[in-house]
Amino acid sequence: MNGKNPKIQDVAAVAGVSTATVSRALSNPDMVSQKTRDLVLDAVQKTGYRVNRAAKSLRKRQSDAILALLPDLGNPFFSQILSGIESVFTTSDLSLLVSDTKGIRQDSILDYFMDMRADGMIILDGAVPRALLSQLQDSPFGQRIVFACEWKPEFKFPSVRSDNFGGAIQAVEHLYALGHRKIGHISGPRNNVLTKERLRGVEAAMTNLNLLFNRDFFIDGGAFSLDAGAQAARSFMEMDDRPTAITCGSDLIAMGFISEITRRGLKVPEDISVVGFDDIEIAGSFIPSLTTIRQNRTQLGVLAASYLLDQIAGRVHPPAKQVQEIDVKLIPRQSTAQLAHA
Amino acid sequence: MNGKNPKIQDVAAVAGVSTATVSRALSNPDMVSQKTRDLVLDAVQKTGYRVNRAAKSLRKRQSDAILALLPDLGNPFFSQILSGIESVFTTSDLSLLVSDTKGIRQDSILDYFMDMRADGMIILDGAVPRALLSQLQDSPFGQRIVFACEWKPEFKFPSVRSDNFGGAIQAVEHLYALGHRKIGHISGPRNNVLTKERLRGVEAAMTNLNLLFNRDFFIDGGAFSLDAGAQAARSFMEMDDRPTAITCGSDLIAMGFISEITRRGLKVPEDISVVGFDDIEIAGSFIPSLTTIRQNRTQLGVLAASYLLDQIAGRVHPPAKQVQEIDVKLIPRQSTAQLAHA
DNA sequence: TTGTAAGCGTTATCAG
DNA sequence: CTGATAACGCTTACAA
Repeated sequence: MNGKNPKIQDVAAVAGVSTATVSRALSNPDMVSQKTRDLVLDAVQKTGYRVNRAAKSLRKRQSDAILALLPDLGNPFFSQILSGIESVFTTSDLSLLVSDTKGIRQDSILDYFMDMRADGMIILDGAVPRALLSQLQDSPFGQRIVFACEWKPEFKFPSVRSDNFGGAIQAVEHLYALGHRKIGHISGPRNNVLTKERLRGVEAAMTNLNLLFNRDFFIDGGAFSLDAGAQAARSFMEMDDRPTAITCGSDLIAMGFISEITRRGLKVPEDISVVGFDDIEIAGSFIPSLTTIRQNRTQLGVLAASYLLDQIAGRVHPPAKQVQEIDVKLIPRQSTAQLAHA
Repeated sequence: MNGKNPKIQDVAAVAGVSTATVSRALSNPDMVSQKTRDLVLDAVQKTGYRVNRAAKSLRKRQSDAILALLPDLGNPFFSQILSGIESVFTTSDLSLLVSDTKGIRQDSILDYFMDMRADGMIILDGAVPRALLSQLQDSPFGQRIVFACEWKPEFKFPSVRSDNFGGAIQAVEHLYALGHRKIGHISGPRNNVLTKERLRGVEAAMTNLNLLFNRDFFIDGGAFSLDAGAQAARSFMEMDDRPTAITCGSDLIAMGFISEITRRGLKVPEDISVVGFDDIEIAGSFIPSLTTIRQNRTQLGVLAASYLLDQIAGRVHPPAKQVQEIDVKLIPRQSTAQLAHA
């Protein structure tokens, strides 16, 4: 406590053992005798010693830090995933670094590995450029990457994701059960895997149920945002023939949509039933409360983090488990209702 | 590219200079001649060299990483603040570590400094225990901490915050201008500085406007959450004499409140006007859209990060600037309306 | 089970 | 302006 941080030498001196022994007592307790261990732990207590991470990293050639790479840190959707990730890392004494792909030079992502800042990476952005991913995949760091939430079909990185396809099917079947036959969809960002999977699910369900397919009922939202929903609402209002129910690529789309058509005089669910996707926190308190597909985002984070830890530790998963899909479930609320017989 | 990361030695060899010169060329370009600099940069390019952060940290005794300490990573409220913080650090080549005070052992916060993981800290949690803060304040790391959003009145750490007091005043004055005289408030977590400041603002405004003070109109929400708002709504419904307008400690409280009273048959703003606080993204799309006090959360993050960087670099701010208060502004929307003359 | 000593890849000091 | 060299604080062969 004399101004400078105590180092391992100080502990060794106090305990009356060598620095090697202190190191062992702390990292591999069962390599030293009970007596020595107590001696060292006591000295650590007395001196207030903490292992210097930089020195440890340099020597062990590992940083004990993981990077979570988001498309946009400002997007609240990811906070619960991050929370899940962090809960795992904290218990493993790993630090969590975060960055987003906005603002960052794309090629600097590889630097996190090159300069030893991170031992691994959880990528939550499906829009990372192919070139960079090829580079990563071919590098020695290829085994230290896990995708979460989104993923890249053309690469073989392991990934943890929700059952987007199944969720979309549940949404359509729910509407079908309520008597709806004219069902539409507002999709998210173009070229986004989630958008594609959810769209595919909607189409599969409709085909299965022998519903007729009206291309006009499929609106390209272009994003997962409130604005996208509001924009879609405007297109919707101009349709001559409208669907009686609509599934959305996200809760934000659904809310933006409901908000805008309500402003224009339609009522949900009386005039149209709406299903969201995600079950963000506000969904249950929205007016009307939003029927939606719940994805367990915390679990998503937890699984991704655990998976990455396994990869790094060399505990390889069988190829069959390279893709982990988390079940989703429909939460029925007020935004969907039995189709009124006209 | 032969499997191992190139080190400074390799660059030196290629450039035909000493490692010291390479180091200088990269960190202090003007300490070397133009010619040498080009030589080195070229060699860096050729080898794909990146400075090893662990080695650099060990030698320089600084980590080039900052910790953002949140009360709860899963709370979407903080995502924009984080985004603001990150934007600053990225341009300064600093890494952003995140952690929350849930899950983490409180005393392990100091460890981030002790073990050289972080050079500084932005604390977004006003509930960090006094004991730990005293310890931090008295340590050599006391100058490397900035509070953002929340703060600790009894400590002298610099802080960046919204004008919570002023925001509450604006809310009350807005309602007053609409003709409301019976105004209530639903407060956030007990003992929270934001709760206190906002409450203080409401009271100050009401005093100023000579409004009568009905203690029953002040509901203790106990949290900033949707649930708190819903709970408050239940108390509200049981009042004999009700306020005609209510200000809330947060948007979530407001939405939870509106959602619940709507479910019970009241209408907003016809039966009661409601003002939120924060202007979270959904506020404008809520039904009714929420009149609220907008705080610029991105700016909050940016200022806090910049301030911390100044502190660390030894660019001390005058005491007068130890507390930076960011202006907030009322965004009028549909949840407030002219008081109907009964 | 423990100690000795080398080395992880930088930067900073000191000479030249 | 540049080079040689000594740290920075830890882990891990290798020896004992």
